[in-house]
Amino acid sequence: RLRKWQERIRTKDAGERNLQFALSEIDRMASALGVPRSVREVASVIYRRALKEDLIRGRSIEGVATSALYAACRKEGIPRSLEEISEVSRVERKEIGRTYRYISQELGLEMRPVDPKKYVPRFCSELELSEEVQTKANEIIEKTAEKGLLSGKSPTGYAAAAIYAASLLCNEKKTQREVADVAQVTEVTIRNRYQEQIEAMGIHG
Amino acid sequence: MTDPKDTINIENVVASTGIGQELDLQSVAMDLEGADYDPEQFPGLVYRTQNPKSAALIFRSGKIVCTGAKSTDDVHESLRIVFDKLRELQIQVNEDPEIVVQNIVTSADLGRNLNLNAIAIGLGLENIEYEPEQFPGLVYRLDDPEVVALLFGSGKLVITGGKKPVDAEHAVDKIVSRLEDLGLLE
DNA sequence: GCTTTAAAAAGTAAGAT
DNA sequence: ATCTTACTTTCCAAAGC
Repeated sequence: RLRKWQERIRTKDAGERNLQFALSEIDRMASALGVPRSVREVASVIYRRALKEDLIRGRSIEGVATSALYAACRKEGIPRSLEEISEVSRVERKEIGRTYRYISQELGLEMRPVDPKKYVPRFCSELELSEEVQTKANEIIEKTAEKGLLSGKSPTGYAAAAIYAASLLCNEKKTQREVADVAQVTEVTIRNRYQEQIEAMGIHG
Repeated sequence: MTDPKDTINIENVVASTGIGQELDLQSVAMDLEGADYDPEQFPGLVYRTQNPKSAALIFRSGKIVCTGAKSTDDVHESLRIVFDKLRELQIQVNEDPEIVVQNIVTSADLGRNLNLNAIAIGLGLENIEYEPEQFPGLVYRLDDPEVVALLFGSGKLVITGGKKPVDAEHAVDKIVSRLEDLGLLE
């Protein structure tokens, strides 16, 4: 009886330590990403819910913590790509994506697809592009998405192409390489999305 | 307007069966030309048929999995070839072992581009999985025929998980009517 | 959970030319 | 810049770790 009691305390302590570890990891990654405190709070809530629903069984604490943070960024409207998230996590991109889809489904997070426009301010700021370019890029995304061009396309590549096109239109040209680097997509992807977008916008080639 | 059902094409059929006899895969691997057997990597021996094209996974227990066939008839034909090959090696094979189709993968075309964002909302975010950063297709699980459909922006789709060819037809009908009800087709 | 097999869809990526 | 190859997702059975 005494042994059982000690065991309970031991597992409770272990669980407590695991939770502390997960929360400190979320904090560490959130700091590295430079996201606001609200995102960390949402991520902790998601992690605690996953813990309560016993979704961590068979998965790493680090993987669930990273996925919770990825989901929280999206929920708060300041998404980070899986590529960006994986750079501050020790879990590989593929695993983060899988775990995210699992907890998202199980917790019924009902996540909406990422709007490429959400990436525009941050990417443009890193590229030191003006407000005018941002507005133009948003306009391109808005109009081409309405025509159905967004279906199945990666939000980062889509935003990158629109920013590249907008930088040309506003005479603040950035090279495909520069835009590709901040968005972490290839130049080929920017080229492909760019061609479709300017065609749909009826702009010159 | 072509009926999307007429665009259905079976791309792959997976079936399982058994010869009712234990096998020494090491010796089968030696005698069967073209057999790939690496027990360290996978417990099954891989044997490929050419006409019809398929890959058979043969296990020590005598159970066999056949995959890659383009029709249920092809699965039977492929396995008939496998059975005969084993008989040539003096291995006893039951008269005509029961062949169970486990999965059928089908492709189809709705003939119209799809707005996956709108479909994700329309079908209900809780019922679908759409993560274009990870994969371009929208994943839609159906209850009625118990299958999984992958919908693409082009209007093409993949239906998998079905056990009978008609499952895909029913799935396409359901998807078409759901999208029509939502006003997301045409 | 993983390992292997096959197949389609479309997007993205890497390496070679 | 374009081509080829390859990887992402869905499904399923098999035996064993």
